[in-house]
Amino acid sequence: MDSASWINTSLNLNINSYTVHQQVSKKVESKLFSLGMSKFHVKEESTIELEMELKRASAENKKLVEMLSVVCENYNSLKSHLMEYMSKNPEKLTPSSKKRKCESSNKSSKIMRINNGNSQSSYNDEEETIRPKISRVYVRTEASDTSLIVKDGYQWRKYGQKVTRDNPCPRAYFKCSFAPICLVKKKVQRSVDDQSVLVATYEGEHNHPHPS
DNA sequence: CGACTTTGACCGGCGC
DNA sequence: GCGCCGGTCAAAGTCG
Ligand SMILES: [Zn+2]
Repeated sequence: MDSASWINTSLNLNINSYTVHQQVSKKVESKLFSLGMSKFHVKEESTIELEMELKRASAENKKLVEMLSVVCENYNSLKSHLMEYMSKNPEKLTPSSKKRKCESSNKSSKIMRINNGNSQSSYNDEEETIRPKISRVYVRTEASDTSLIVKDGYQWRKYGQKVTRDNPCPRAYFKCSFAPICLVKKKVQRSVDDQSVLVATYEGEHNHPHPS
């Protein structure tokens, strides 16, 4: 019933945070496991309903993941264009908002900034503290592309690669080649549940123009 | 020769 | 204290 509102809520959830998808799916998975254990003892009608629900949820999840990756691609290309444009126009072009908060960078990267997974305004004050501006970017690549490389226009020097606990794919560590003038770092790793999606985590902001 | 990658060593934080 | 785990270093190798 009223599947539209259901779709809307899940959409909002996923747009708020990509990691919600993983957590929710894991929770649903574990719950279905626990329910599945008891299904042989109780009724089988409810299990069929649950399976259908799971099927629907899985299809919805997949669809949302694809939509999200499309949105991320659009965002990435748009951001690249914006960076290029800003590097060609070295003016700071801060219109009038000299007040703190709502600065220019916030507007350009609000969508994909997922650093603090806070749901529903944990604390009234938007803690714009000394956190080093971590942002995540999701890039869809070919499955045959085995090298963890995200072409974002900047030049990087790889300084490490590790296998992590809950992901068979290794994680690559990069520093900006302008180091130590520029201290930006990034980590690249394939997504756990969709290996055609690379997850790049950026830390810091470049203090030099876009070398493209 | 210089810049970059590879890859095991090393280190610090955290939980037991 | 010990071991696990994520992150970094740096020596050796590779490429142009
Ligand atoms: Zn940089």
